[in-house]
Amino acid sequence: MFVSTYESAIDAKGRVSIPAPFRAELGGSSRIFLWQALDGSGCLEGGGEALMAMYRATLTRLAPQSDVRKVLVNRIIAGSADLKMDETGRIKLPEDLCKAAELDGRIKFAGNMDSFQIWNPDKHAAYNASMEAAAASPDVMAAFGRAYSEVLHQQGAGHYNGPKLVEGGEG
Amino acid sequence: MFVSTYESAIDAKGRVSIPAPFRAELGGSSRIFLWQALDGSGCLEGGGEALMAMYRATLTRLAPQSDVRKVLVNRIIAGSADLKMDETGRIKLPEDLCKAAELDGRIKFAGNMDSFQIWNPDKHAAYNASMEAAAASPDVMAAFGRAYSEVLHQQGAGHYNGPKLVEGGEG
DNA sequence: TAGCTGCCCATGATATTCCAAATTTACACA
DNA sequence: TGTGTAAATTTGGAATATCATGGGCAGCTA
Repeated sequence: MFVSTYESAIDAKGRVSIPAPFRAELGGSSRIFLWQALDGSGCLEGGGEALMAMYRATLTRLAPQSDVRKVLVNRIIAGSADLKMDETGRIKLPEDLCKAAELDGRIKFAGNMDSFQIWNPDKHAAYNASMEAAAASPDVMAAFGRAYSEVLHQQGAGHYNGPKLVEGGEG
Repeated sequence: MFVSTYESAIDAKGRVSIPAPFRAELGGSSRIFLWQALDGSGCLEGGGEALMAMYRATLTRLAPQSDVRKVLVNRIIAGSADLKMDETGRIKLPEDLCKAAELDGRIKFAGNMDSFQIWNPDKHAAYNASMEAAAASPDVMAAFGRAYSEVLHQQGAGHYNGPKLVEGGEG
């Protein structure tokens, strides 16, 4: 899982080091996909072959000529840059994506579970601030609580009686 | 999988370089099929022998004299150009397909998972813009989310607990 | 014979790989 | 707890390989 946030820099040749903990998540593959986040937040979103395979399976599930599928294929499949890390874990960011996300100089890598995000540091700070404010809403924690309960049930834990929440926890 | 978007040019002799990453998807074969996209978007759609084999199997499944089958055979099988790449990975675009898709000068190759598209750059830009606008719809992300969850479930991953999302990733 | 087509080689631009230095991080030991 | 050593990571730059593109030539066709 892509966790935490790291800062990195774009060098004179447009190269960027992927944070080592994120590289480890790519399972030995050196292939990275990058596209513009669909939510209009202005950041880039990225992942490795495993994520793209999941997306392919997901998109294939949608009706072939449906608007939803066409939109998502356009945004994610056609809109992706297909990049390869060099031996030291760097990729070259395409110009158009840099421009779209206003990347220049220093950037932030933010974990997003199955994928990660790449941010302009200023925009990331603003985004963080808005998230912090939104987290104060009771609705947020209420929704979280409901979902959490559902997961507990699903795992045969009708009532919580100990610290061991799932059988095979991840490393 | 055909991913990402690349720009190329039609030279004075009507030749077009297939982007190297797309050539790699053709599995060593130099045969390319091209036809007009069925959705009326005005682009061309193309693929290699593997895709055409899939289409053949699909069309064979349809009732022999059904209208559906006749339409699809006419559009895809009869409507396809059967082209061969030269040693440097170029094809010659047939005149009629160029005219139908308004191709002239520079063109765009857009990945479409199992196939790829060939666009007039202006039309592609307009298409992208409409897709970007459509992506803002909550319905789109909701549908994507549902399909993604289903895929996760199907893989016995009621909860996500590791970076390995699918068993046999594709090449 | 003129034009089209397929095949071949040349070239500039771009991307990738390789090497090495600098910096940071982790670890062992006092 | 502090310090020295080792490892890993991040950087910078140069050499190499790949790719897109242009043009030449021979053979086929009309």
